[in-house]
Amino acid sequence: MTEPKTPDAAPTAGPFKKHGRDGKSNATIYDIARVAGVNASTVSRALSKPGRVSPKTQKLIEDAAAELNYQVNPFARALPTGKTNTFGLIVADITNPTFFDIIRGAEATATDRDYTLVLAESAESPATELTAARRLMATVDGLILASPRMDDDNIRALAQDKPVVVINREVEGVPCVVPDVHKGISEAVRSLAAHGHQKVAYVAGPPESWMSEQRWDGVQAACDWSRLEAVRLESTKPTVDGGRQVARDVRASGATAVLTYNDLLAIGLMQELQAAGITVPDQISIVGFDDIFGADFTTPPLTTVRSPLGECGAGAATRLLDLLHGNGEPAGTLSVETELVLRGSSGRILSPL
Amino acid sequence: MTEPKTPDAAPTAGPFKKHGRDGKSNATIYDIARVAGVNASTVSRALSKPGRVSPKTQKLIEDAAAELNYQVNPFARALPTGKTNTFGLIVADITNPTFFDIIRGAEATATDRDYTLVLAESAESPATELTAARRLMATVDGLILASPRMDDDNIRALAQDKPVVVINREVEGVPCVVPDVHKGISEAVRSLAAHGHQKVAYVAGPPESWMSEQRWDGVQAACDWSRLEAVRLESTKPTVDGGRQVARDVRASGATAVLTYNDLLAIGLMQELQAAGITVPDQISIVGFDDIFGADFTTPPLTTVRSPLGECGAGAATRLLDLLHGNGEPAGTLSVETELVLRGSSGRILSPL
DNA sequence: CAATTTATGGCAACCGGTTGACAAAAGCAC
DNA sequence: GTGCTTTTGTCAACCGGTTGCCATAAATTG
Repeated sequence: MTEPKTPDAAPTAGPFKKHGRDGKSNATIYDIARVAGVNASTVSRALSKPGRVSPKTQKLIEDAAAELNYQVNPFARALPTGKTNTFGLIVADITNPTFFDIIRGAEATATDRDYTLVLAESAESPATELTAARRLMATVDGLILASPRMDDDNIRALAQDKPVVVINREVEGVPCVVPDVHKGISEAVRSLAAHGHQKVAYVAGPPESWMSEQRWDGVQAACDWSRLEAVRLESTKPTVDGGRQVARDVRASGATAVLTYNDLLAIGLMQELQAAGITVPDQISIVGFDDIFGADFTTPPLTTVRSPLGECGAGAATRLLDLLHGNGEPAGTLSVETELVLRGSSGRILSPL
Repeated sequence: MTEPKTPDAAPTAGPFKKHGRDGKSNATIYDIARVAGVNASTVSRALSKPGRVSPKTQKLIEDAAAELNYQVNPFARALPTGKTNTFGLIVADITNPTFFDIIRGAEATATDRDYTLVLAESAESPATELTAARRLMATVDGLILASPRMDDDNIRALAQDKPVVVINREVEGVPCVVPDVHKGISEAVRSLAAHGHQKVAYVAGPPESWMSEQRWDGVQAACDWSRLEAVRLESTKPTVDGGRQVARDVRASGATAVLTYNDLLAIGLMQELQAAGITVPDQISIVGFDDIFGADFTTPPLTTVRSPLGECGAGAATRLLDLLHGNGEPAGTLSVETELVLRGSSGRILSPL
């Protein structure tokens, strides 16, 4: 007999039963093939290539699959194809509310199109970001970089490997999704001009931030157009704390209205000014950027130039998926509109400083 | 000549060069084996099982790997082992700031221990949550459920398949990480009592929320102890908007202090009361839960019972990873401490309603 | 009805690792 | 040098799908 000599042939299950792996271990296409009386490759075809098998075998197989409660093993599928139905999103800081809506937009689009989102954070470090990107690259079909901190060449290098879409920055040769600051800033500055302001300060963000420069350019252009004076102030970091710290420069600048690189700076600035007894907007107007979560919690609620961040996330995901499916431009920038959200922190000067 | 007759014999690359697949396609253990002059399985062992091969072959292989810039193919590894070095995190609502710190805590722990975090959202729907969980289960080694909405049995069923850790809820037989509300609530209620309040309202969260009941229980117990009267009010949804809507019930209740299920409700409630001309905290005290991002943006800044959410996320991830590596209790609850964060929205009643 | 095209299913190789079984080599005592 | 144990590397089977190629059955055509 060819019976192999296995002494205690019994299923040597350990004393503790671990997870899974028991009887109800997942069904494979081979199980389906057996039940349906066809070859495994036919099952594979029935389940992926529509129309490749006859309707009646199709049904046979589908029934068997349903009965066995079959679901594909993503790894087995990924191994030969290289496709994982997954894409990565890297953000600089998960706790920065700017990214919340981006994440949500991307996540919604992913789920909607049957992809899974993998999230990573760079902790604001270019090196960490690159490491995370490389790591993710191995397991995803494509990558979205939101406000990346690494330099253009690294981004292009990644993009050569797999599709990459960048949010909040323009990189030559790589598809990007960027809010067009022009409209929102124009509205903001015109509103300030209409309320009689004559000197406007811009509090800049981090020097590496491409977007900060965009905004400064926009502010200058809009002030020019409205014949206002624009001055630029620097911040130490783009957070609430950074906003507090820049308050004295703001007061010293003589400006009656301030636009800040982002809402966090605006909120910190407002807190510090109010703590010093200054009334917003009666003595100074403050306008932020992004319209993040919580921008309307303040008193007065913050006037801000909204970037449609959810749209950015969704747009980037859509572009990425189009790219993955062979549609869509290989590069070029998708522009989304910004708009002024007029709340209570800006208005007419009633009692000058 | 055997030269095939290809008119424009050039490497028929399209006008655009596609991603990857070029020369630098990834090295495999077989390439390493060839370079190092050993068998592929030896390479595999050298790279995973430490000590299984001799130091000198080890070095040979490592050098070859470094030279070829090798990195494992996660799918090829996952196929036979079933291990992916990945775990999933499902949250009810990505835009709810309560989850931000949880996500961050879990992400940090994951990265730290060389795992990748996969994020999914349930949009507050038990059905979506279950679908997402099932989907993730196929590709991850374990799962963290933050404030799950599905019922206990479903959670236990999932936990039978792979390790699952639950945050913000206690499920019998499944490891959980839960903030212990007792200390924080006691502090809050004692503070209110000390300021002369006698009737306290609790604005509850969603009926499915286990945590909302915990908090209500805690409030009742603490009020009992301090001999205050406690009344319960219901909210429509646990958001800023829900907080606005419950304002009239709060006024009608006759309570001079309110604790809300979460900070969002507290913020909405405060906004609505202030809009009605009521002064906080002079006419009514408000205390939230969680200490989310933005809780201190309000005027007055919100007093709240802080849950260490980052710690919850990190703790859950740690437990999960321990479980995956065979350490740690299979079940039981890990409790983390809550504390009162006293800010401006609570205090003594100066001008009763 | 034979000839030919087309639709359909099967075979087997492959993706890139892991792992149990085993044999060759090395170490060691006597 | 012989016999025995321990290291170390190789062989080959496997994980669960995908896919090119081929044979056969069915459909179409003359």
